[in-house]
Amino acid sequence: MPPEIATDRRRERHEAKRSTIIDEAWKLARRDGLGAISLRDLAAQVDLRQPSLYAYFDSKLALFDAMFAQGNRQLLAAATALPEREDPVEALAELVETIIRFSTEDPVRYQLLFQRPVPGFEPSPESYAVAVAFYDVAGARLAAAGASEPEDLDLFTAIVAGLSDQQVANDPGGDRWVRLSRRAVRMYLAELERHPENIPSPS
Amino acid sequence: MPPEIATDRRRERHEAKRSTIIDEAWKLARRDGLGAISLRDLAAQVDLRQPSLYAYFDSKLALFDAMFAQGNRQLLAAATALPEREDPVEALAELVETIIRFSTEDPVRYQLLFQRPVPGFEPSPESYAVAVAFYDVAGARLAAAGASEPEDLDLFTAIVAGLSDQQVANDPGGDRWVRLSRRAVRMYLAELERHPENIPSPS
DNA sequence: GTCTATACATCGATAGAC
DNA sequence: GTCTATCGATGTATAGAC
Repeated sequence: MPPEIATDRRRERHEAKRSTIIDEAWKLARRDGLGAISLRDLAAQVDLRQPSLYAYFDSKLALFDAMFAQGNRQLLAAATALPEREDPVEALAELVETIIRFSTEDPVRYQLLFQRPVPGFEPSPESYAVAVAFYDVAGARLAAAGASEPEDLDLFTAIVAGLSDQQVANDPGGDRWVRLSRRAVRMYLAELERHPENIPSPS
Repeated sequence: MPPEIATDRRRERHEAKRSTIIDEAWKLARRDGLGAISLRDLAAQVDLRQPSLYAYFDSKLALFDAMFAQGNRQLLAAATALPEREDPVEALAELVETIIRFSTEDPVRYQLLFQRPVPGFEPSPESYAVAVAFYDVAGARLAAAGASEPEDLDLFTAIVAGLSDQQVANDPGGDRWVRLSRRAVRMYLAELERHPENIPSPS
């Protein structure tokens, strides 16, 4: 048996365990809050002693970074999974609804991705790149709907952030602000039409 | 000297010291973050030993509650200090700008008032009443501008929250989203006009 | 009201044996 | 890779003297 196979198997097991650690960390975060995760509790959940976690993560912040990257990959996946739409308005509305649902279906994940509530945590360049990839996808749909000025984009991000924020903070598990996403998109697009320089010509 | 005067003086000194403790707590929070306030540090800032703080606050959460109430009083004061406006649109735009400026001029205060980042902290009924008083003032200006349906109010709070949130999170100290407040209000009011049931008749 | 002293808990991280 | 043991720090809160 060539040694690299055993090595591969070992690495595979390592990655698998690392993955379950991250999963359990999310569970703890949902139960107690992000800041309340303790490495002792986490180790107990995966049948390890607390110091053994350092075989998988260099520090607690490295664990948060892995969670941050995973969350952003999920968001990117949700955005790229959206069907192509002829109508850019419909496409945009769909995107907004997706983002708000993504935010509300896991408020703790929303917190980690968008509110940076962990003191001292800064995403690594690798993790940040995933977040950037998502913004590219969103930016493309926005541009197709006629938003191109930086101010247009800023206004859009504010609307989406506001809907998500209110939904998560004031009606968790409900849809009080989710229901407003289409109306908000219509409102936004109507505003863009008042600055018509960049409206794409109809196909 | 009647005893009640000495008692009054003592209570006065007590309240004064309590007030400076709260001020120093804000300074620490701005320096290290809300969650990072330690009673040891705080006591040192006001020339006390840590246990002596318990002569002024029953617990750390009681301190946060006092800060929460103070912040809401400031917000209420800022809102009620606004001049009366004939034009409800202008009045609303002014209110929005005030709220966003209030949020951005002290991100930590914004965090405590609107994002509840302190685990276990729930405002006392007294503190919460101050927050409600502010919402009443804001609601009056909103109604004057034609928003009366619950969905109208929800959409408005989302817009204001989004602008504040983005400003605080992505351009602290700047005005990238503050500058959008008038445009956002125009956008919002234009949307209201598409549901014209509740537009107030012009005087 | 303020102090010293301390209880008591929890935390992240490291050392070193196996 | 996992363990035991422990370090060093920090945190809130209380007891009791003055």
